[in-house]
Amino acid sequence: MTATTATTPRAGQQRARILDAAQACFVRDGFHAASMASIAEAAGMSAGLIYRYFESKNAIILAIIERQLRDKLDNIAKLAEDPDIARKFVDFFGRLRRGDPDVVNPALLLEIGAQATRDPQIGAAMAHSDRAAAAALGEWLRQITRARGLALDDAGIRARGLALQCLFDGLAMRAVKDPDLDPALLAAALAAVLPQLLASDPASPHSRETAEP
Amino acid sequence: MTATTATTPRAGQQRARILDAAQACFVRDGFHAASMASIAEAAGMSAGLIYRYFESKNAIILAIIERQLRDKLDNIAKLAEDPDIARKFVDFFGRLRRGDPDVVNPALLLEIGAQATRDPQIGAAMAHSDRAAAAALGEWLRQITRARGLALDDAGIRARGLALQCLFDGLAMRAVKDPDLDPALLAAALAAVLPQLLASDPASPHSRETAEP
Amino acid sequence: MTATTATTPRAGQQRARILDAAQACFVRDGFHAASMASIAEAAGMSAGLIYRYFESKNAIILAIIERQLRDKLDNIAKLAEDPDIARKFVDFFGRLRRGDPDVVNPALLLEIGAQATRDPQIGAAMAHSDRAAAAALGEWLRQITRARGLALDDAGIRARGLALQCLFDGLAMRAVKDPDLDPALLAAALAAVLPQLLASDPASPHSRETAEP
Amino acid sequence: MTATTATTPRAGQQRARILDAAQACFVRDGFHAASMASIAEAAGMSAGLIYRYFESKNAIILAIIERQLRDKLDNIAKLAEDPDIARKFVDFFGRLRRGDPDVVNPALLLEIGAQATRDPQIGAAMAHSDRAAAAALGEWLRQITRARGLALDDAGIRARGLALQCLFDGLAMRAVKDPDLDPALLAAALAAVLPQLLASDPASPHSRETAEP
DNA sequence: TATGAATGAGCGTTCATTCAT
DNA sequence: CATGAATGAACGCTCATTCAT
Repeated sequence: MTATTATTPRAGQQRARILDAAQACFVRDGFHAASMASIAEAAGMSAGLIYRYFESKNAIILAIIERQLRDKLDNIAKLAEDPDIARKFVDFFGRLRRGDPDVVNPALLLEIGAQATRDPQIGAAMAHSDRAAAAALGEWLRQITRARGLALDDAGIRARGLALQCLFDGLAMRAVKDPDLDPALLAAALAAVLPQLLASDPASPHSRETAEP
Repeated sequence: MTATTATTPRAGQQRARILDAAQACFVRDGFHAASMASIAEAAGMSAGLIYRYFESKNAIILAIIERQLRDKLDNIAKLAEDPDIARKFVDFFGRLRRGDPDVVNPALLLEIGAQATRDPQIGAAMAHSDRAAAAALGEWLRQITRARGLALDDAGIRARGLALQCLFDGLAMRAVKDPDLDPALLAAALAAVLPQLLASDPASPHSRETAEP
Repeated sequence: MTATTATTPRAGQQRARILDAAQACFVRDGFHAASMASIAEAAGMSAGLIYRYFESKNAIILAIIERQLRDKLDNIAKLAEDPDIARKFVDFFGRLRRGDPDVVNPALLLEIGAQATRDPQIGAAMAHSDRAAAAALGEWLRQITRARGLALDDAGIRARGLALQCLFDGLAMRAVKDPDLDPALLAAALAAVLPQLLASDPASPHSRETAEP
Repeated sequence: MTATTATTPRAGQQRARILDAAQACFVRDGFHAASMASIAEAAGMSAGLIYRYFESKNAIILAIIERQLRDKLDNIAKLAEDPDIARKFVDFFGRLRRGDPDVVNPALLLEIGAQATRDPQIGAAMAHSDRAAAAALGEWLRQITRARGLALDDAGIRARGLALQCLFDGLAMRAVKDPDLDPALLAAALAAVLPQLLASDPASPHSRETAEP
């Protein structure tokens, strides 16, 4: 009880140390297969000590999940300040390949998604994060499309936001399936979808093709 | 040893029964949390008997993974026969919500992706499946774009294929995050991306926007 | 679940084996200090196997408690068939000193009493056993006193039953405090209380002494 | 080493504080289940500090046990000054039900008895306390029976003393089994045994009944 | 072929105890 | 004198796997 609410600087540092170690273990082994002993070893402390700072292994998993979802939301928020999202994704792949620990880990994101279908608490956290992401993306889309002289109603914004979210999440899976993806190819792929999504008129002739099989 | 290579009809049936049971357990509990006992119970047999047909739990996981990847590949192959992929995805969501057991399970797909980063064997299987999917998609893209009067070089095909794969995988994550997604909204989102991807000229003015921030 | 309800002969034997081993460990170490490993060793099996027959250590403790309380109740029931309860108690001490495993263990009885104040389930089991014992003792008292020409109302029966129960329970504590108690001394002590309790008129002059300090 | 022998006033107060806290925890949780952390919290100090005043948790248990046995002995000594022991017991039940912390706790007494069969040190302490109690009771019995004109030899004194001890200890178990016992019923039960024990001639006709089944 | 009893290693967790501060 | 961070050895329990029947 006091464990999770301790707020001394020391406690905060220890909690951070544990979370960093846990994240490394979770990335390497998965939530379930990572043992408290391995986390303790990675954190350079005894297993028992972890319980002074976290109630249970599950609490650590949840903290990691919340941190990852928060980081992901931050990334989306930062898109608003920099409209060149294609370059953002290319950069993301580069940092991931270099093993940058601060990057949101795609394997973890996938596992979180899988767990969200089983653990209601995780599911709620993910749903909440997702709604926030959708709102942020929608607001950004409204601004950028208006700036480009495109008038979209709410439904149009939601549809394009959804498409963008699918694209983003799909890139996480891509990072897992092919971490050495050629940056130029990725850039080309993004160039093939993003422009229309951000600017073209959905009422143009092309857009009706799928509706006329 | 010979267990996994037994080829009598009986053995094949048993293996299928076990795999069906295992898949249900894996979807419900995850690879790690599903116990051999629960799989045996779901398969209506004793735990010991499973070892006559599979060397280990890991072998079952691998078989399930291969089956899921094969099913996914089949789905992609079927796209070639029916160009209305948007409707395919809407249908997919509908079947998923109705609990159709034959549909490729998104939660499993995510977990497979996560495991692929840890287990080289799974990683290889996934990479192989992914390359095959890319090839199939590429061939289909080449045909459909040519039919629409669009001449794309190899790089263009690869780029659009990659974009499509991201979109497909992103829909799996979407199914997990929001299984009750409004079909109309999904259709609109797909209508906003697919047409250009399948027909528009990548050299059009719009497509160069992201390259000129 | 099925563990506690398995009813094959084999399962019954195993359960009995575990209970016997557990009882020996509980007598030697106490409920809490006895480890599952020690019980397993005493039962000649692995610790994990115990869980096929009992849901938890607590379930074993409860089973032992219920068995002890049942045995104790049986002992009281047998008193009714043999009015020489003094000799019964002397015999009890003799068997206890000889280490007879079938005798209700006094140390265990004391620990059960202590636990009954903490665990509601144990408390309920003990209260139930105690009420049954009081009823049996009361019925026996009614018969024996009537046979001796003593007419006692309900209150009188209850009072003497209560006194008897205190005496019995006190003998358990005595067995713990002084297991080598001289049988002759015990017999004399019982001879000093039992006769009046079972036959004398409570309205006799002597009986009012404590009421007139 | 010197920890347990420190004799400054401060040290004495601290030790008392720890013992009071420990007793409350032991009553609530039992010797084994009470943790040093909970004792420290109840005592309003850190867990580490306790080790300045007691060598180990076991030393605390032993101190508590000795204190309880000493208190119990005091109670018996006080009987000598007030012959109305029946009222004493009724009072005891009343105080127990009101949660008076100064009363010897019956649950603790039972647990001490159980531990006495396992730990030789506790067994010795209990045996010593028991012998002292028997001696005090014997002396008191000698006086009270003589005052009532009853000449008892040593064997007679010992026998009645033993009977009394059983009765007392049985009341501890009674307090545990039925803490809400009706005071009137208890008084009646005591009235049914005590008078004969304290005054009647053991050679009277009734006393030979159990010897002639 | 099929069972399910049995094992043993490992899991998450607790806690008496120590010690640097 | 006093703290509470830290340890390490247990603990109760689970489960993939084996094997006699």
